[in-house]
Amino acid sequence: MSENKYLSIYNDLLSKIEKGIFKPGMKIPSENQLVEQYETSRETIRKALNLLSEHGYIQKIKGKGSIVLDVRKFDFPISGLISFKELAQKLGKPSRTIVEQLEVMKPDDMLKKHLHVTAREDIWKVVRVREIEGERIILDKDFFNKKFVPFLSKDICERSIYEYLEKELQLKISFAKKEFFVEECTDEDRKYLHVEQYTHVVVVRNYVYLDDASLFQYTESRHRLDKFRFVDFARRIHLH
Amino acid sequence: MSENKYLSIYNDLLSKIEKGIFKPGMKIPSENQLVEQYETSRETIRKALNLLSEHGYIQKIKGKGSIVLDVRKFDFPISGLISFKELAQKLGKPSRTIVEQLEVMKPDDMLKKHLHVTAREDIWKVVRVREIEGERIILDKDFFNKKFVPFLSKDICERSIYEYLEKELQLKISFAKKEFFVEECTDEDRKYLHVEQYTHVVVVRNYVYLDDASLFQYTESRHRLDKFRFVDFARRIHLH
DNA sequence: TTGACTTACTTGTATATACAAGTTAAAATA
DNA sequence: TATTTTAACTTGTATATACAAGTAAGTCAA
Repeated sequence: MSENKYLSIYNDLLSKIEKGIFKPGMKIPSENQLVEQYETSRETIRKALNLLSEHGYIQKIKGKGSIVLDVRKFDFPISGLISFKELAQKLGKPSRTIVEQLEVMKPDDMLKKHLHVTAREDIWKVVRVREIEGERIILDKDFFNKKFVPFLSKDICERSIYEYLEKELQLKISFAKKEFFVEECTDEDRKYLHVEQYTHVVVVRNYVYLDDASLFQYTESRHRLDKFRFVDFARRIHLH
Repeated sequence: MSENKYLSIYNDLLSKIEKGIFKPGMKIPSENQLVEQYETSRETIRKALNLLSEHGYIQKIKGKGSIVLDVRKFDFPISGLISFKELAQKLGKPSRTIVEQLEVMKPDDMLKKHLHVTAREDIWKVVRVREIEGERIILDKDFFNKKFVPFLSKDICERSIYEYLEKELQLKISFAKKEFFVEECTDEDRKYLHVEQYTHVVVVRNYVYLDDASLFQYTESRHRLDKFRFVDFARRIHLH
């Protein structure tokens, strides 16, 4: 599947963890054993194992080996740069995307600040509602620099913009900064979402960057309070 | 400072970024130039650069070089495993910790589930309020397995438990899983915090693990809605 | 039996080399 | 002049080797 050796080994080990062939608490084969299994060098194995460790799938213990963790077992959404479609597929709940707005606009002051664009540049504005199990839970307001995304359609926005961007436009989405905070409901929230009795929403500001570090997307994702959940995995950095 | 070559190079480059010697948008020296500067091998330089990249400080671009990002510039708290003392020092706001409870207890059902302990084991319960700029903003309820932390005092809890655990007890805190969600205020919240008019709090469940993957701490951190903020940096995983 | 030592394993770090592949600018060519 | 080619850079991947350091279990001696 992968052209990279270490990435395909990462994938293979990951699928063995997810399928339960390697169970939480269990030791996976030692680096030298994996070298023989995959017929490669130890450094290549170590690259794959370090990726698994970074992502919270295993813990490497010096002198002992690597054991499978269970922190990734039941928890979604876990930290990462992932599209709603990918998330919905993992969650397995019936969900639907409703495109409420799709237009090209000039940036206002808010957008000039968040998307780092000038007044003359064109911006795609996409407003979508995510319906989960029949309830309108999330309001996604996406803004794309038209320089990077010349064309968009309602159909693309309903299916998956990321799939289109990566597969059709060959954009290399690389990293994102996310800011989480809580804000009072706006009229727009009440218009598009089932906010129920709640007075606040959880807001996730998403700044998404391409391979060459250019900012191409700003997203404001507004979640109904009671349905919001986020999981983060973090490693402590020791500098001694 | 560090015994590790690649970690000390990571530190050195990081401090140059934080001091503004390397500014956002700027290229840092190429790997080969750094090899000469630090008199080391390219693989060692690459380990340092890959760490900086993971943590959101630089973007490596094939064929071009590494450029400094600004996503880490103004934002705290950013994702990571960091103590309140470390956080408060970075934020620079006047803050104070008030120890409200400190006792040894037997686990109830909630704790047996969250801390993976049996009914017979002893648990440290520490309830602390974090006062920021004079307001009681955060309620931290920490639970430590007494097996790992035989002794605690009010003084330690006021200063920094982590500093005590790492420096005195030599515990190797390794990784954590954090769950974020929103919950209705409890009587306890209203007792200890200035919740004002808010009906909900942001809850952060923290599961903290040692080097050998043993769960030693469970923390419930309850934040006043309007003061909560969290920043996450994520890289997209491409598997092709 | 107890404790110290040895041995064989584990992962961690540092180095060297080779080649692939993307970028850029100078040089050669039409 | 305009275009193509080349050369010199950049980072990415894969391999090999050496040694350090932590773990665990068996061996040997007191």
